[in-house]
Amino acid sequence: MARKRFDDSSCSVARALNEVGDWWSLLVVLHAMYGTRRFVDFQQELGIARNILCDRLARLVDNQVLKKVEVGEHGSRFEYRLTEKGRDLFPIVIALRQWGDKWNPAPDQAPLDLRDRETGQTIRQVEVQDADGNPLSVRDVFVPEGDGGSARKASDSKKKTG
Amino acid sequence: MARKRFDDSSCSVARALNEVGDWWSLLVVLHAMYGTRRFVDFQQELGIARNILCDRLARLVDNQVLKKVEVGEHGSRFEYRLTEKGRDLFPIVIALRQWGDKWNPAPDQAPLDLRDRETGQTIRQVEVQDADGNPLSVRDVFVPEGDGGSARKASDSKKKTG
DNA sequence: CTAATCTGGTTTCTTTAAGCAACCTTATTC
DNA sequence: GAATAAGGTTGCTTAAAGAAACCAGATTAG
Repeated sequence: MARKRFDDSSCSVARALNEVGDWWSLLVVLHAMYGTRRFVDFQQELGIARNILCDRLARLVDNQVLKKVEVGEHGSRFEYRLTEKGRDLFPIVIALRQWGDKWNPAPDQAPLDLRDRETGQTIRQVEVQDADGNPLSVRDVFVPEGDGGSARKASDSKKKTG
Repeated sequence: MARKRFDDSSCSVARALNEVGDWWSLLVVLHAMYGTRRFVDFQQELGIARNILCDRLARLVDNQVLKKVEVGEHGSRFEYRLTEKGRDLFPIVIALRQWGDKWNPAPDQAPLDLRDRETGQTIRQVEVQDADGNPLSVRDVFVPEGDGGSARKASDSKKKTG
């Protein structure tokens, strides 16, 4: 596809997408969160081509989203485990799942019911919140002037070409 | 790239990624949240190829993430605006941004400081929360048995091949 | 000890999509 | 009525995704 590289982009979303923004990476991370750790298991569960899986796993390891550990049992067995950086993708994956469930529900499938292990209660919708925990929409936020980056004002100030 | 289609996937993350999981779509949505609405503005801000931008915009409109409105000024001018479904990607975009800022900070750029328009206070980290608003990690959640889909148990139960 | 098998890949080939640049159409401005 | 702008479309090139075959080290079966 002749992808554009975002490594040096001043936008942290672009940099994030550079690491996990392709079709497979987030699905690999998702399955890793579900407990998958082995090459063959990823391959079978995802139905991904082996060479692509190789590439994605290597890249995720490079980017320290996963770590590759030699599982001592015998010798040449490996496991891919989430790092803290990888586990930190949890809200993103869950937010994506909730969005998918809300806007593209599968007719035959109940939306994922993820529950708190302690209380057994269903988790909340992932949302952007103010300091007090109240939900914020895109209209409710702004970027203070002098913000050092690619962001202009949120939901405001279309860069008029003139 | 011969991408695999996920439309019919039983996984809602896969279905979500099918709509906004490519390199550009989420960046288009991000810029739309920043206020960009015009073809040329997207093109210049993103540095995306025009044909790809066309394709992405059309797809996002098809998927009802954006709507294309004829802006009456003169006649053949259009604006691409977020729908509710599109605005609903806000937590995902913000979570991605926070993740990028945390794990791949730009040396010369301060992390995005997004603030509540009312109070002026910085927003929270986007997180998965239990019913009471307490943060949950991937280890703190589970999927009740009988969940109707692709999910096995979160952070548990590696499908032993046997 | 050799053959079959499992795991974790690598290689080759084909298909498809991304990137680039040129072009095109409708309107507007000069 | 020429130049410019918006919003595309077309064609070509390049690079990545997919499929499938092959491969090497370790394990188990006989």
